[in-house]
Amino acid sequence: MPRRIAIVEDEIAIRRNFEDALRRQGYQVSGYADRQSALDAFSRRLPDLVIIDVGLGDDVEGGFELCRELRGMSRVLPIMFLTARDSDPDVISGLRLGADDYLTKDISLPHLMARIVVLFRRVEMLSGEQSTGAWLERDALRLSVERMEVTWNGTAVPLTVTELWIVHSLARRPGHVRSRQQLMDDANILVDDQTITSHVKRIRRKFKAIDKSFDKLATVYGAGYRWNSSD
Amino acid sequence: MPRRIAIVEDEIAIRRNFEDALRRQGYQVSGYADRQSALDAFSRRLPDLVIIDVGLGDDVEGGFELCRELRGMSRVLPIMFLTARDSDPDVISGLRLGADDYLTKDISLPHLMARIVVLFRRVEMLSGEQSTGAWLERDALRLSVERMEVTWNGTAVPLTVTELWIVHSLARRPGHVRSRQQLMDDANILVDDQTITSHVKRIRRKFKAIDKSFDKLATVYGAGYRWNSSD
DNA sequence: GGGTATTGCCATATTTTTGCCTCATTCAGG
DNA sequence: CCTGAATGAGGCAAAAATATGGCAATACCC
Repeated sequence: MPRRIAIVEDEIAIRRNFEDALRRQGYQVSGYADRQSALDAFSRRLPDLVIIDVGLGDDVEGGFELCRELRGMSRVLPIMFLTARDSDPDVISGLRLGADDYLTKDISLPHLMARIVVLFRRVEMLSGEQSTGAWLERDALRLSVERMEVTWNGTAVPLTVTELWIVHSLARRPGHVRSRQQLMDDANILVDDQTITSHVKRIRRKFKAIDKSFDKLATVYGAGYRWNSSD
Repeated sequence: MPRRIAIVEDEIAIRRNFEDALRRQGYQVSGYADRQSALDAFSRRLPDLVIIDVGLGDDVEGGFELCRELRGMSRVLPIMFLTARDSDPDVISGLRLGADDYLTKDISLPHLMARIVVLFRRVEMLSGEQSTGAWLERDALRLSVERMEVTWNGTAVPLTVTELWIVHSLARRPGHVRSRQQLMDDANILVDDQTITSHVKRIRRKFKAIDKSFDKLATVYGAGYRWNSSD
């Protein structure tokens, strides 16, 4: 899913400028001209990053106020400030208030991108929200790579790492056939085709030990394996 | 425990300048004049933040090389670059390489402090230690990083710093598997995988000395360790 | 400076997992 | 319904990962 960036800036020219630049980089951008409309939008769903003009609205410190409010909504939401000059003394107050970085309005696109990438990178790494973080659920199957845990109808299936990757590879694409080669790639191993057959054998045995009638992991003669799923 | 900051800069005047400034702010600072001595020092224990001069040594890009090496050691270690001018085009390459921020050599102390505080704040927040002062409670475990105290069913467990960080890293995310590498990052050490195994061994021994049936710290074969918790 | 605690890692024992061999079955197509 | 190819079952030894006991090197503390 693309990262969603919100920019709150009342000078329409500048805002458009940033919006366009960021969109061209593949981000999903939404702009707001004032504090209130931004808050309204955020109350429903927070973006992944907010860029705020310090001197928002009439108030010289309108941006700070918004920053404070956003910090109240989320302590981890990345916030960047936009200031006229780098040396702006407000910058420090902004950072202390909870912002993560500040940009000057004339920042070059490469610089802007670099800073955004850095911020996202850190958020990702530290929050550990790898793409594998969520639970994969199919029928009675529930699988989490992060927790290295698989359950069938609620009872745990004691799969090994390799087995888990194979199940994951199959179950994430219900109905699609995965060749033995593809399964090797997903499990990050390089072995004989026959070995994959062995792994599947063990996987089935483990599932059947729990559910005698387990039949989700189907063989597609001459092609590979497939996860049969109704949902 | 005070944050430990390392600064790698060959111009002694500038280095002293930063060292003094940071020390006055209560940080534990250590300076290095060249890449090698910094690496030697870091090989055992990583600081909490590294500030690197881009133009380190004769090589114009000496700092980048060091950054790359450090990133290899730890993917989360905060790194800041020091450049002559803000507009330095190298800045971007630096950020892409894994740095988190860059400073100009003539940065004012308040600005410097603000940036450092911001970086530390984010690391702290995202790494979940809402405030290391808080007590982490899971099952019969009660742990405080700040107070360096751990109890199991009320009786104190005499863990060492490293051991405590490992337990903290695991217990914070019950059910989630942490790889040995991740544990190293959390404990801020750079060692052999085997050494993590050793630490776990000692941790278990200490817990079992108190509770013969202790089994919360489970090993996940091929993946790492996990804190099994009911709550 | 001497004693103690901590830490990293080695060698060795254990435990788990994995790869693949053999033989029985099944399958697609004549 | 026969046949070569593909797949399943059982089994096993090799490989990989982990547990343990030790020990030397540091770091730490009076």
